[in-house]
Amino acid sequence: MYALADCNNFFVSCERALQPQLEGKPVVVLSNNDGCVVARSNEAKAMGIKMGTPFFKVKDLVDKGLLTVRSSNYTLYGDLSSRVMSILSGAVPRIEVYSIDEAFLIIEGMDMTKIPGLCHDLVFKIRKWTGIPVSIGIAETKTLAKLASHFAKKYKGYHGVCVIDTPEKREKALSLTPVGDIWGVGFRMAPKLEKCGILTALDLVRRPKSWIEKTMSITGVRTWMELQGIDAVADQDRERRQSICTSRSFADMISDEKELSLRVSDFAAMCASKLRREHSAAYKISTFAWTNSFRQDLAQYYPTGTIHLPVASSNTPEIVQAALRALRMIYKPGFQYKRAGVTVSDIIDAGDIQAALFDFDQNLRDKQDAISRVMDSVNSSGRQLLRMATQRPGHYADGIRRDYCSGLYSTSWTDLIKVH
DNA sequence: TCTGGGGTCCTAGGACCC
DNA sequence: TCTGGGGTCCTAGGACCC
Repeated sequence: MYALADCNNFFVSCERALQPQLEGKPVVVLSNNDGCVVARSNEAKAMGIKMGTPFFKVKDLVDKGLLTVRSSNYTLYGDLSSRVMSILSGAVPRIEVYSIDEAFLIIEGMDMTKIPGLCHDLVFKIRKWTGIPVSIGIAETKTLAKLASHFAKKYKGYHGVCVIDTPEKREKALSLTPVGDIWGVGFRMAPKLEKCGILTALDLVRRPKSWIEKTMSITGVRTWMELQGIDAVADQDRERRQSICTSRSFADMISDEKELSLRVSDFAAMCASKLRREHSAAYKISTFAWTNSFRQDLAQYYPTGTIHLPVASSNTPEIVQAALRALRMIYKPGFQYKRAGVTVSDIIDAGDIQAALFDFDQNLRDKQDAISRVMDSVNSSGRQLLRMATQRPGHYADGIRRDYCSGLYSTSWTDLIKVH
């Protein structure tokens, strides 16, 4: 059995945790640059505001006082997330953090009769200690636990905890779940299935395996098995991530290679610093620069350039240099770039770095590693006091619009500097 | 005017090998 | 003009998740 703990409307709940006057009101939280809606309170959902709606489409509701809006404050959300996760960790042998607001509780070996009670306690405790409302779904597989958590959220009578533990309950739950709401069935597959007469999860389960495999491939078969109570989704919890990406959309479009280089240097430096924080190193450095896909009147171009390092690295000078080389490979003048980023992959543990046979730069690399360590200690306050000359002056987050940011209640003075 | 950011996995097809 | 068969590995792109 698995239990999935899922925070309700997480970003909105974080804002409310420290601004209780927002309780019961329609609230939305916006993405970076105040671009679009990424979290909605139940009241905002009831008003028909959809996930991903561009902010300008709901701005008049804000101006009329019908909707409250907040810029996203990831430092706050990360902080509250780790508090929630630590409470969950304390209650069961192991948890698998799935996202900033969700974790699977691995409860095998525990007394099953005590699990629902334990989960009710957790819901109460997390609400009381952090202010965050949580729903928990319990079932035989991860996909069914997801389903159960939806019910826990949707129906007040469950008081935040829903258990699917008999074939009858499972069939009932499947019959009440639209096929598009299944974990693993996305916005492309759902209409395809509906056209074949598959409207609910129960319809899907009743199709033969061969049909599922032909139509939805191996991932579909896994979902199909999971819905029947057979474990098929692999543990996603691994030692280290396989890739790390830092990217941003720009407030304005950028054509100039110099200006683009400044941003790409920032992204690369962030990736290098994330790698070091996780004691990792990467072989592959990719830079991408995209034009604005919403502007069909402009020429479009979505290139990625990749550099392979002979020796895995996590040092800022080397990774910035590689990212800039990758940018030079792909950059073409005459395009208006709206978004760019750097991805590092082929990641290994920093302790497992192997020298390359024809590598004559080891001395240089040692020096760059030393420089990076100095950068980390000087920059640990959160301010980018030491940076490469190819990076932008000022703070990394400069130029990101956050017109509706709430106070920095839970975080230190250094975060204040970061934002202001 | 204004449309996020960070991940995972799978598959098809190309490059390359003998 | 005619042009095998069987592998592996890598990459780009698509689908999915939050």
